[in-house]
Amino acid sequence: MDKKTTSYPKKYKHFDMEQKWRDEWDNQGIYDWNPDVPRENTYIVDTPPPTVSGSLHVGHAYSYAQTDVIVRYHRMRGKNIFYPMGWDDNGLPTERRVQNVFKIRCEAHLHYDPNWKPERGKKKKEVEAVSRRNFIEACEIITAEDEKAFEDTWRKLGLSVDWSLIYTTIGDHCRKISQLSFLDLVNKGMAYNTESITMWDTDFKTAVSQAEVEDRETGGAYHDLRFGLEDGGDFIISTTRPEFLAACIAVAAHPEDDRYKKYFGKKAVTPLFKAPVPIVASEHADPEKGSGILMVCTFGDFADVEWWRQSDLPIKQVIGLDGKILKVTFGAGVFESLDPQAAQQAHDQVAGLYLKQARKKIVELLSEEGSAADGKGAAMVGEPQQITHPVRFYEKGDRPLEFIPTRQWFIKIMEIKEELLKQGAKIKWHPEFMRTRYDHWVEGLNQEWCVSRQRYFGVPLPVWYPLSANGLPDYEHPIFPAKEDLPLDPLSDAPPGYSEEQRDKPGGFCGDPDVMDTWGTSSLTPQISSYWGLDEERHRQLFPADLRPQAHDIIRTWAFYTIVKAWLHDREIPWKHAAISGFILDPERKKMSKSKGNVLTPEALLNEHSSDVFRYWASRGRLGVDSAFDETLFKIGRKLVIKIFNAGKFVFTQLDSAKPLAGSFSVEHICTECDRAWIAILRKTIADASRAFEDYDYTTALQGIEDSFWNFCDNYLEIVKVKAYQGGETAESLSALAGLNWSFKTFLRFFAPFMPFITEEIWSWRYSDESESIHLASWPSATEVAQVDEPVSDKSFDAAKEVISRVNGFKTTSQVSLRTPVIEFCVKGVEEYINALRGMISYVVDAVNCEAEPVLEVVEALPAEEGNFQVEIKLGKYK
RNA sequence: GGGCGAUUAACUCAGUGGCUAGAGUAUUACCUUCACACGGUAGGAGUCGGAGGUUCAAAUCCUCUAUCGCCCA
Repeated sequence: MDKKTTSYPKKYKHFDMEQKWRDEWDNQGIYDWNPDVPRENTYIVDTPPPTVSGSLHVGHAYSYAQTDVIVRYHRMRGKNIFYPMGWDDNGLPTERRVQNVFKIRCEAHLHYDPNWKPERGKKKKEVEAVSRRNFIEACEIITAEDEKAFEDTWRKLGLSVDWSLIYTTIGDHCRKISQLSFLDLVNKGMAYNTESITMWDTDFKTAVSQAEVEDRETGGAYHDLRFGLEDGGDFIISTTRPEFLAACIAVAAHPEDDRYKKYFGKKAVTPLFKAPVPIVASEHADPEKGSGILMVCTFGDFADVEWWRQSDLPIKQVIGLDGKILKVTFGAGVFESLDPQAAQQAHDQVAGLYLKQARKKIVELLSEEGSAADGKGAAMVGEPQQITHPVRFYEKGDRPLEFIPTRQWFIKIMEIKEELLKQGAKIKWHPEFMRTRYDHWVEGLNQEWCVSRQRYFGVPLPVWYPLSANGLPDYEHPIFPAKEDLPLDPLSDAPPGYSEEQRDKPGGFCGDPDVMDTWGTSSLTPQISSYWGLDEERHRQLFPADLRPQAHDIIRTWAFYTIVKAWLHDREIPWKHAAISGFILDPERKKMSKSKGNVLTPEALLNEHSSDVFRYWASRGRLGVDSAFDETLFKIGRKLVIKIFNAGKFVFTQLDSAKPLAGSFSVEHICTECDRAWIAILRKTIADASRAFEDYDYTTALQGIEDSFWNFCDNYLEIVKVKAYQGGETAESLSALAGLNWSFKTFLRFFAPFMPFITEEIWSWRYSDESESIHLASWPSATEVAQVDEPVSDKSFDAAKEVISRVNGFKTTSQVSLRTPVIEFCVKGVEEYINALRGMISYVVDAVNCEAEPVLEVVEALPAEEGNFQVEIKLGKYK
């Protein structure tokens, strides 16, 4: 590293200086994890792998900077740091981006074309269908580019990660761990496949899980439909989904509802399709809502699913996986009708339509004369009543989710809710109240974890199914690979005991075409780093981790699933601490989002303000607190960095010019009341900042350090300046220089986790002999000044400050320069304060440029408005 | 509708039972002092969202209420 220097740059310029240290740290490998250090001396971070699709958000950089501050503190506390980085590149965000960039779409049945290359800049109309393998290759091209850009940003930010510990969630290692995890859960009886009603996105054509669902207020309308009774008469049902009429399997009213009690046990007849359906009593029916009687369908909403599960009624499936109405035959199977011909004629007009169009058409048909159940008049009563109501969407989707029976793989979580709550309680959450969000999510779970997705760019489920003699898969007897064969793709690898020729042949096998939920991999980030299942010794050394940093919006996903996996695999918590960062909101306190166009990216801020200043800004944000983006904080950070730079130059210049001990100052030289008083203040700063850091409260630590540093610059430095100028020739002067030296070295180390570049730069000017990098130096400790005595009075430093401030105030209101000499100086106060001032008075005399002999006078009491001292001075003339 | 959090100076925020509620920014006046004008010194500025209550004592604890944000249904 740089040799020590005694010539200092005039101005602080961040750009070249920061780049120099980035390169230097890389070359020296100072952030490398040492596998030989035992667990108790190692600090392990389960770093969030950012989703590499597009660009980073300022909130990412904010939160990662906060993590790095915590990590750097622990490194300086002597911990061996395990701080990896990962890229979450598998999953839908990448697929979408690839589709847009290359204008391609994946069709799994196509054959791989080894000569195909993706092209950019194609027009929207030129969308090309490609094979799954070609599609994945295109994904890999994009993610490689994004990952490079992300890494550059992280390096610019100064994250002290060990870049040799990098992983990608689609990479071989992660696929292997994810597939191993899946097999382990199968072995433990916690993963199973079944045909089940699943939430389904008709655009992406995939199942989704509870964690990926969000409710959106959506416009809709109540349609009042006249239903018939088998033995004559009718009643009105209000429904928001008339397009499900053909799927109606029952109508239900509340058991206590007097309007409908008389109908229970009888049969209703649906309009248009003339299907007889039972009228049943159900607690689910809300008498206050609509007409109080509702239709139960296959499946209009979650209540329908619940209701159907508790009944023995049939499924009348009318929606296909693509969101279009299926063709069905009335008068056959479950699709009973009193008038099959009319029903068929009606349904044929909506079959093949998307749900939205189908609704329009059905409403038209229901408005026609003769559509009522009894054939007399129209079924539709009045006009639709417009409403808005919450509708379930896939968080990345644009159309409402449907409940469709499909075969999926599930992980059992409903039966371990109690255990998951207990695990959550073992983890220390920062801030504490974030655990409540986790608890509520666990308590509110209502489905098993559907882990299979009908997508392409993900980790394949390592499963095959035997095919019967007539070519049907036997889902009850899936075939699993041996652990040694992982990772694998069942669509290109053959199962044990079969050959590739038997693929998709009767009596042969077929591969499961699905991939895992992206959380299937992300839930394993601690195990990915610890090589769970592959290297038991390493796993024991690196699991559980110390820290999980993440934002609060993914407590229900990432944190939750990680806790699930750690419990199911190891009966362990995945990490000891969860640090939950807040969001950066725009200046109007609105969440930043692409659709609002108020998203900031970190690159421009880093370039404009420097990485140190950006990190200062991030460090001012407390965990768990959302904060409005405020540019003035950058200004404060910049001011602080420049102050450190200038204070460093000043202190070092004094040390350099000191005789006869130039360059070697020891805390043993600290012997005056003034310096002891100051050291006492720093001892308290060390204790407070360390305590705050131990509690993951880096913001409070920074605040205390910063306040103390400005106190150092504005007061200690000013007070001892004149003694320092004496070049160490007196004991007082030597004490002052030793005090300055240790104090400043302490502040550099204090600031190092927050502002690693400027502190490293200044450290290199003088202290590189002690530690080649400040980031490997030890965190300040009071034991370093154990031999410095306590001051005689704990009030002396503040007493001096107060008297100097009085004199300065007098000079300011007199509108004269602060250098104006004081020619008469008398300070009055009660005994305790005057005594506190005695040891400081020669410093005070220097600081206020007093040319007279000071007079200290003990009095019984002071007027209340005077504070601790009454100061009487006379000013001379400033030349 | 439920949960969690926030509401303190013009702005951004500290302050979880105890001196006269703090800081920075902005603002005002002054000082071109040999580290720093990207500076220094001093000052002005708040009935702590509102209403009740507990207490010798409330920004802080309790109840109700308003507004905002996030999460969930």
